[in-house]
Parts: sequence; structure tokens; C-alpha cells
Amino acid sequence: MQNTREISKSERILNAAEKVFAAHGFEKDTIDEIMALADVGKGTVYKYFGNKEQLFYQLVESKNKVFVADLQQAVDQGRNLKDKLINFFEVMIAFYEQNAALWQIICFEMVGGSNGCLVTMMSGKPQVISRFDTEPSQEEKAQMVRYHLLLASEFSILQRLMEEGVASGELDLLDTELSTMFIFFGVAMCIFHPHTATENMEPAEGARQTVDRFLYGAINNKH
Amino acid sequence: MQNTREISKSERILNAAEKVFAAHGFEKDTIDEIMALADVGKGTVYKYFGNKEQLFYQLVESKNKVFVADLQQAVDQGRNLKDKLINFFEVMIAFYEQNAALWQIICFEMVGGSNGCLVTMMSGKPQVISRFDTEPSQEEKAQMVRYHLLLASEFSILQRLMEEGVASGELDLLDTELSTMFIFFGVAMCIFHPHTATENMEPAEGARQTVDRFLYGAINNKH
Amino acid sequence: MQNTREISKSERILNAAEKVFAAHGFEKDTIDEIMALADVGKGTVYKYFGNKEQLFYQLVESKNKVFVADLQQAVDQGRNLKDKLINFFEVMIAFYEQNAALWQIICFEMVGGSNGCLVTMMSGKPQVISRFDTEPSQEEKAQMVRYHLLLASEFSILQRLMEEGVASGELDLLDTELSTMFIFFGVAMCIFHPHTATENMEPAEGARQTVDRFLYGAINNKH
Amino acid sequence: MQNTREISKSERILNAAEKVFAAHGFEKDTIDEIMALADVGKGTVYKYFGNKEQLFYQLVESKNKVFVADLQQAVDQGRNLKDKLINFFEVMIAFYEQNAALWQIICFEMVGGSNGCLVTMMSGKPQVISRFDTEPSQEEKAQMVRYHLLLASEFSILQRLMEEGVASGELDLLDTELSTMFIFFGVAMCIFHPHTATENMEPAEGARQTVDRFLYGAINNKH
DNA sequence: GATGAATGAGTATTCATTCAT
DNA sequence: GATGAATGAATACTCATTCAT
Repeated sequence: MQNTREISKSERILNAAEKVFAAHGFEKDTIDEIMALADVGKGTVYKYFGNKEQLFYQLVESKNKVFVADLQQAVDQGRNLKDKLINFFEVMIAFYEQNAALWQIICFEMVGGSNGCLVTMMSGKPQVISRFDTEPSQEEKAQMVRYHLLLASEFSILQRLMEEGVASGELDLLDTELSTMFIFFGVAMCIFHPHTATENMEPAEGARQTVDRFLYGAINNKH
Repeated sequence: MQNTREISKSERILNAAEKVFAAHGFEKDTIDEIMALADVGKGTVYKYFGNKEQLFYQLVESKNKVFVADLQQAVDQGRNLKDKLINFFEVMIAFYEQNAALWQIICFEMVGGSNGCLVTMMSGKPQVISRFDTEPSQEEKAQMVRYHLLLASEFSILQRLMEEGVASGELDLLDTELSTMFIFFGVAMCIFHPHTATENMEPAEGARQTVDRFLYGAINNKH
Repeated sequence: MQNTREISKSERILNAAEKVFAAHGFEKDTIDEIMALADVGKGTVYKYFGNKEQLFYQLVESKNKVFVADLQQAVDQGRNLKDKLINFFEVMIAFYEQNAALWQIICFEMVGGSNGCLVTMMSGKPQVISRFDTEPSQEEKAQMVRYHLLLASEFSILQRLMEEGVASGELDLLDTELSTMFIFFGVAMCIFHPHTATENMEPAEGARQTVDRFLYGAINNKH
Repeated sequence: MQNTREISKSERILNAAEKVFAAHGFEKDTIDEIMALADVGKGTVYKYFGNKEQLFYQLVESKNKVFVADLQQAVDQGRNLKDKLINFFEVMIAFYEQNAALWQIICFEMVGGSNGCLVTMMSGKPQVISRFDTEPSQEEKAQMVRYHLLLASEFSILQRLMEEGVASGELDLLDTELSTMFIFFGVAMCIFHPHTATENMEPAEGARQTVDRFLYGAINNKH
């Protein structure tokens, strides 16, 4: 039915959705725009993706899957801790640069930005807590958890690396989770919010600098 | 009109707006809710603040003003660089924790979340650039610049501190602006995405740890 | 604000809604049509009535209130059972003729017609039961009960009359509730589905005939 | 094509349609559901039945055909008027109980529910009249007439019985058509709106009671 | 013939903003 | 000045119907 040469409708929709979501964020985006850009009927979008939120989730989930695999592979190829860290950040920086607009949405709008809610891990299970009186609906909770887990799948690769470093004595961290978050999101924000300096810098170079700075302080035997 | 005993209408509106914006974010929030909570007419909100976006800006702008003053004062009271940095982060952490919901929105906005645009400083003047084909309207540009400058007013205090440290030789940074962003937003994100560790930690303690980690690696004479 | 000479907006909407609901039924009706006929904005309809279902309910509820009062008054004015029954049906027939289109909707579409559900009274409390596997939502249930109670408020006046007749020995009924339903809905259907004979007949005459037939058979001392 | 062993596709569709129409009513029903339940393609439904309305009509028409035959047979087997009436209602009650959900829809439609129109017989020919200004389309008119004739085919068996009774002097009715409608729809409505009493009652018993009540008053020689 | 992917007109509902009183 | 009733553009989503394969 669908010529292997042409891209399928669902792919056309996904491509359009990426552009539109990235350009406007989740809230301001309209299905009409996506559907017009993809040049498909409105019903087609709903047939494939159910609703707007599902469409967004499918989009980022599919991208995340290969990203996490790449991340893991890059880490595995590192010979030592420093190597692994550099590899991790090199892949991360490249991906976040490529998908800055989309990943911002996950980092902010989807995880705590749009409804004063937060997801924390309590004894391994994600818990949604509200900063306010109003409890989010069960469905909203599930949604938040999904995005949280998505980020966690990236994040935890780094955290495991850190824990190994601490265990082996190579790293000296006061609080592994906090340190991991700090460096992970610090890097992410530097990409989201670009500035003059990074403009002319290769991702690899940025990765090396970041890790260098980090290790220079955190590693034990620093002379 | 505005009795010194009662709080003025505009203050009532601002207070209500804070609660509502923080609880729902900017998009999902409704003027109806704010006006009901403030117990003023809808027209009054528009008389004082013009439109929803203005109301939000006024709100964060007023909070930012005292925040920046506090930040500067805290820095001024430090005796040496390390002291100043600790003081800076102590005030920052306390404020960001208090205003997480609101400041997330600004960070997201500033990072291009809602319209795929970014603000960079080019030779001292803020320039709005779009990640996509579509140029933002003049009004949208002005808006983005405003939020950028707002965050910049916080950020630049830290950056100046860093530059002084580099100048005096106390700090050894590859790229001052990048390092500043990294630590500034890294801290912010750790607050936005809370985790188990920081829950039982005083802001002062968090500040000390952060700076310690940072200096331990970045400062020159570390023995 | 609202001139006593002119009819209020909510009345205009109600009037328009009556025409439109009566003409198309509940499902096929559109708020757009009502709002155009009432010559008000769409938001106005929602401000006053919340949603389509509420609008319909308000409409019939307000009509039902005066109808039930009329019914009760008519019954109270009867000197004996036969008189009371004649009076009841006279008022009922007049009202059902006037509001045939609207009351059909309640009788059919709202009470079991549109979702295989039924409302029965179990020990005084209305219970919603489904003819099928799928349970109706809590909200749907509440809705059905409301309409059921609305009809019951008309119906129970007659049933009480019947019970009194049975108690006093004037009526000889095998099953009072069944007999009441039978005659009540039998009359209603004759109105909903008009035919040649009744066209030239006054409601009063129809009422007399109905009761006559009924009593002639049901009353004890019939010679 | 249609193997005698398997049931034909059109039958599969009809069976599925019955379940789905009965469960949701005509408006809320979806062809998707029917086609999934019948396990045929959507095009097949349209190939066989043209459109949703046709499908519904075919469904009830086929059921009505055997129902009317049963009705006639039951009447023919009665020895006298009372017998015939009892037989008629016994079959009618059983069928209406079985098909309550479906026949409600027809009764509602026939009574003008969905478009404010009525069908009356004028000198043997069915005429569609509108309660409102708007004339129904030619197609809508034809539709209404079809449903009217369908019910009339049930109804007229009873009416003929009544007319015979009047002619023979056994029945004393003021208006035969009106009386027939009254008892016919009275019975139907008692089934549609079930109540405690009929729950534990056999159809046969209900039929006997109904006729008894009716005759007890309507029959001439009642001592 | 049979299929089911694709369609898009149609619908209920929301909410920022206006303006007459 | 203050109000809040009124507005209508905008949006997510549904579903009968078509038609290329």
C-alpha cells in the first residue's frame, strides 16, 4: 500500500508535529496547523495518535528511545570513567542541540511547568505531588510520570556512572543524585539558552570542557 | 484613593495573580480566577494591567526587583570571593524555592519555549533570533527581551563576581559566561526538579555545598 | 440594567432553546442554532446555562414546576375521585398538547432511549440499571435520575389519587402502579401521536372520555 | 457466496447492529462499533446497507416482519374476541420486552421526536405534517412514513380486532382508533418504563391483566 | 467483491477582551 | 472610576461516508 520510497502518513504527521511543537510549545500548538503542514486530514491525525498529548508523547518517546541507546553505547565504549563521562556528554550535547525546542517542553512545560505539580521518586516509585491545594486528576498524574520517566531514562545513565565512580573511589561527591542533576541540567540549560561563547564551539569540545571542569574539582587524586 | 490601611486593589490583584499563575502556569490560568480571588471586577484588572501578559510581567518584575536588590546586598556583604558566592547562592536558592512555579515559567519563556525564539546579547544589545523560519512579531520580540533582561539582572550579578575572580586570579575559568550559566541554571534546575536529597536540606547548606564543589575544582590555589 | 419591558437574555435563550430542542430533539440540536435564534453570543449561553444538557434541563424543569403545581391544584379542586381524575387529565392533556415536542424528549430520549439504561425506584431511591454490559458513568446516571424524577413528580400525583381510590374502595385495581403508568403514558402517547379523531376534540372532552372509559371498567359499583 | 453453514455477512452485520443500536440508540451509535463487532470491513456495511439509517431500518423491518406474522397468527388462534385480545397482547408484550431498546427508538421517531414531524393518515394515505415552520426534506418525509407504516402494521391488527368487536356489538368504544392507540401505546410504555410490579410477572400474566381491565370496562354485557 | 485508510464538516466548549452602565 | 455582562474567535475531537487498492 505504502510505497517504501514515500514516507508514510504517520511519519509525515510526526515530522509536522515536531516542527509545530518545537515552534510553539505544547499549549499554543494546534492540531490544525500540524495537519495542514502534514497535508493530511484531521481525522488521520486522530486515527494514528488518539489525541494531541499522545501525539506529542509518541514523538518524543520515539526520539528518546534511540537517544538513550546512543547514550548507553557511548558510555560503554569509554575505557575509563573520564572517557565514559566525556562520551556521555558528547552525545547528550549533540542531541540536546538538535532537539532543543522539543526537550525544553519536556523539561519545563511537561514536568512541573504547566500545573504546579512535581514528580519525585519515593522508594523507587514515582509520586506526583502538588505544590497547591488542588490535586491533579489521575490522568494528569500518569501523564507527568510518563515524562518524568522519559527524562529519568536519560538521567539515570549518568547517575549510574557517578555511583560507580563514587564506589570505586574515583569520584568524591557529597550527594550523588544532586550532583548528577546539577551537571545534567546545567549542561541542558547551557544548550537551551545559547550564548556567544558556545556558538563557535563543537559539541565535543563543549563536552570535554564540561567534564574537565567537573572532574578537576570532583576527582580525588587531582595532582 | 488607595487607603494606606487597606492593601490597594492592584496589590490584591497581584497577590491573587501570583497564586493563580503559580498554580496553573501562564497558559492554563484564567483571568476570571484571578479576579475572583482578588475580589475585584474584571475591568479593574484590565484597567490596571492592560492584558494578561502585562499582569504576569508586572508580577514577576516587582518580585525580581527586590530579589536582585537582596542578591546584590548579600554579595556586597561577603568579605571574600568564596563568601560572596556562598551568599549569592544562599539568597538565590531561598528565592527560587519560594518562587519555583513562577520562575520556571520565565526560564521556559526565556529559553524559547513558547515561540521558538531566543535572545542573545550582541555587542551589549539584546537580539531576538528565531530557531525557525517564522519571524516573531515586533511585540513578541519586545516581550522576550523583557524576560531576558529580567533574568539577566539576576544572572549578571553572578557573572560580574566571576569576572572579578578571574581578573584577580582567584578563579580559573575557560569561559566565564558559560561557567556562570552552567552553575546558575544548574542550581535553578535542581530546585525546579526537586529530589530526595535536597528535601531535608537548608538553603544555606545547599549553597555551601554548591559553591564548595564549584570552587574546589575551579579555584586556583586549591591546597 | 435590564428593562422590564424587554425580555431578559436568559429568557430569550430559553425561548430559542425551546423552539430548537422541540424541532430537532436533544441530540440533533446545536447550540449554534439556539444562539443564532436568541441573537446572543455563544458565551452568553454558556454563562447562563453551563452546558447543553443543563440548558435543556433548566428549560423543562421550569415548565414542569408550574405544570405540577397546576396539576395538584386541579386535583385539589375536584369534589370526588371522578372529578379529581377528570381535572387531572384535563390539565395534563392541555399541557402535553402544548409541550408535546419537548416532553417526548423526556419520555423517550432522556429516559432509557439514548443509552440502554433504566431508572427504577428501589425502596424509595432511584436506581439506574443498564440493560447491557457497559455501566453508565456516574454523571450519566445522575442525569437520568433527574429526568426520571421530573416525570415522577407529575406521575406521582396521579398515583396518589389512585391509591386513595383503592384505599377508599372506590377503585378496584390489580396493581396500582402499573395501572397508573398504563393510563398516564397511554394518554401521553395519544397526544404525542395525534390522529384524526382527536384533531377536532377539546382537551376537556378527551379527558372526560379517557376517565370515563377507565372508571367504567375500574370502579367498583358500576351500575 | 453465502454458505448455508456460516451466517452471511449481512446477517452478521444485522446482529451486530442490533446489539449496538439497542445499547446506544441511533444517534450515539457508531458504524465503527458495528463493523468491529460484525468483523467485517466498513465498506461492506455500506455496500449492503447504503447508510446508517438504512441499516437501522432494515434491522427493524426484518424483525417487524416476523413479529407481525406472529401477532396475526396469535390472533387467528383465538376462539373469541377476548381470547384474541389476550393472545395479541401476550405476543406483543413478549416482543416489546425483548426489543424494548430498539422499539423505543421507533416510537420516538414516529412520534416526531427527532424532527418535529408527525405522520397522519389522511384518507388512507400517510401525510407528513410539521409542528414547526420548517418543512422536512422529501427524504426525511419518506423516512418518517416508513417508520409509521412499520408500527401501523402492528397496530392495525389490533385496530381491526377492535373494529370487529364494535361491529359485532361485543365492544362499546367511543372512538375505536383512539381506544386502540391508548391501549397499544399504554402497554408499550409500561414496558419501556419498567417498574417493580412487572419485574416478577410473566408476559402472559401481564397480558391477561391488561385485557381484563380493558374488557371489564369496555365490553358490553359485563354482569 | 471486500476492505479500511483517509477525510473534513460539524460540535461543544473556553476564555481573553471589550464597553455600556 | 469600577464593574461584569456579553462576546466570538479559537480549538480539540467525532464519525458518517468515500474510494483507491
